[in-house]
Amino acid sequence: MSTKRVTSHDVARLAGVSRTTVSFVLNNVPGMQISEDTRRRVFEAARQLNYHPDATARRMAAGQTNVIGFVLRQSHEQAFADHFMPQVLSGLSQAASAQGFHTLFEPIPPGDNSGTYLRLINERHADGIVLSGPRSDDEDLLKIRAEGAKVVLLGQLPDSDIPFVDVDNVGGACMATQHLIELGHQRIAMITNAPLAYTASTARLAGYRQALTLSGIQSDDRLVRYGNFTPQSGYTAMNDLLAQELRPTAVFVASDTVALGAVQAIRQVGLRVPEDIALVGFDDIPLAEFMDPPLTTIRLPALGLGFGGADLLIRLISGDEVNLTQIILETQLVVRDSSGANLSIRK
Amino acid sequence: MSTKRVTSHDVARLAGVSRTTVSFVLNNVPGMQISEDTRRRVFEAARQLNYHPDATARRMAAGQTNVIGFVLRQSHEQAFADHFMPQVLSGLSQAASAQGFHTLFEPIPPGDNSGTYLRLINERHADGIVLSGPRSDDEDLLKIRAEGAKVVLLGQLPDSDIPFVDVDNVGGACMATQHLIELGHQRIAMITNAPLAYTASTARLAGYRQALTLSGIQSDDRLVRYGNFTPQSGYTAMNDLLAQELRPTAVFVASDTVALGAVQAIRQVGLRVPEDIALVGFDDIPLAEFMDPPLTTIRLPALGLGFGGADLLIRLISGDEVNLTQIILETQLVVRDSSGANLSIRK
DNA sequence: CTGTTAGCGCTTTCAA
DNA sequence: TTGAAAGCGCTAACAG
Repeated sequence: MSTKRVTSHDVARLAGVSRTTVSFVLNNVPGMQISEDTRRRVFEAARQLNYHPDATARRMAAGQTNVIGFVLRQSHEQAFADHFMPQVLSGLSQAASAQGFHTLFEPIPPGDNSGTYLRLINERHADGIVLSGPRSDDEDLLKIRAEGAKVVLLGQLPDSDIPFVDVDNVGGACMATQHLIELGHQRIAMITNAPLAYTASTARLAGYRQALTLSGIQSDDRLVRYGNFTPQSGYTAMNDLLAQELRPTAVFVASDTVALGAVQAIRQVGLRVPEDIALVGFDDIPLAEFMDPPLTTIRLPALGLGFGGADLLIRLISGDEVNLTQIILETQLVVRDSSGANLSIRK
Repeated sequence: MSTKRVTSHDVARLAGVSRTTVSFVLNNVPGMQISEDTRRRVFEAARQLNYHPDATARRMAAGQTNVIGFVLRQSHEQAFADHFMPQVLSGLSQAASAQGFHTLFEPIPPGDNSGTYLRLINERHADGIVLSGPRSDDEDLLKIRAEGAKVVLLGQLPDSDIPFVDVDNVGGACMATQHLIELGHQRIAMITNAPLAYTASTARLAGYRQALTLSGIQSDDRLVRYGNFTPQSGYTAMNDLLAQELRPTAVFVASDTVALGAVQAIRQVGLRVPEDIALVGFDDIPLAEFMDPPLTTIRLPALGLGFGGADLLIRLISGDEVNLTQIILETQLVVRDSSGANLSIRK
């Protein structure tokens, strides 16, 4: 602070070599035959002066920032509603730092279409971005792609060749529904996690229908309701379902958070989970395990999503030949009590 | 991508001025009298060429990165266990971007003492850091401070003059306990959020005792148990308390997550919340509202914590005269059903 | 009011 | 095996 910054020049002088040599030694540049003695002197001088190369200058010279941007296009509340995003972020930065990259965290205020994240690329703050919550009406995304920027999406955009990493929503929903079918249920309702404008929502609904079809069960739209991220929406939707003349014996709720409200609604009319109505959730939020009853649900590879996104992006940046740029990660069924699986065993 | 990068030189040429003028115009440097005509020509040229100043070069020349680092010293699981950190991060990046700063997200793998975050400063990746989860045995922290780096802590370090922003844990715990006292309870137990090695834990315990003392209630260590972040720990602790010869009539659990387990334990022995045992939590996690019963708890200014941290740091970086560098933010009592407040009214 | 010029600290080609 | 020198793109002190 008080003293001037130590530069490679200082190190060179102390070691009695040129700055070039310092750079070669400290960066361990391959193909350079430098005498053991020189090498040692350089290291010693650097240590002695407490020298640290200036990242900015290095970027300047290298023409690369070694930074990836993580752009959150969703509202923050929504993004972090389900404990999912922190894990994604964790995986992302893990993968990044493993490859010597840093992570710039860039949430976009909802409704901000002023191209905030374009600047990340245009002004070269980062070498590329991982974009969470892509929307098909995002003009910035098209623009940025057209300019050849490196972008990886977390989640899919229909009919697009943009590289992405996503979770297998269809497969997960199918697995959840099949689990209920295997337990003997025929009249299975579904509550979505969100309105169908969200692709994840559509995909989960598709998985539910797929499972029914595979088992020869007629899917019935009167058994489908739409959630909206919150427990309240689950409560409302479930009440609606319970008012049906022919009540479902099981329900697949495509979000644990929404399921929370659904369970409440079921209880309130004096029915029990899973004895009267079996329930499977989706997401495996940390609290799913501690709900009453503990929730059978679908676990998503959140860490893997972030890790995969960063990894893919960095390979794109590095110019590696990447053969697979659209990746879908498998989900996992976690059986607890709410589906009644343990109940059947007990009998 | 394909074509070479557009530089201020190109803009200057097209506008028929020098690079200096371009810089002055585009940065709107005060005190420069530039003709309206020139100004317009520069803007036009920049627009036409789709010019964007290179952040790296700019940093190089300015000697400042306009980046703050957010360093997470806790384990990720722990950091994000309670929905708190995402909000902090949100507030942080809001404050940062409002002042033209970007946020570098830097989680430290637990047990990593290799000075990973020292490099953030030493190599000038950032102008300063906000450090979450500081520990008194953190040598890197002392070192970095000694070198004059700008650091703001989220949370306190006893007997230190390092700038920090923290939540009023003592006040919050006191408020929670007083709420129970006001409802007529005398025999009030407490379960901490974590072992006492954590300063937040100690502070909350202190607040609990303070409230008792203020009301002339003898505090009794047999009524204090230690949680450990998880519902399980709350379950165990509560069971332990229930086994006492003289059962408490109320319990203050210094973490909503831990409270979840406590409620379970109470239910399991056939008692009701709040009729038999009143309960107040801490943190106001999003699910607190949807627990059964909805949890009375203490809300923390998570967004404000992050915002305040970034704001303070940036003022420190800018060299502003900052008179108050140790900030404590107020908490808020959120009354729901678990404390029995609404119950009393009903009667 | 505008242009010249000298850095910022590093990498890397080319020559010695 | 090592060194000299040319950038990277921008800012800002100083001249004009």
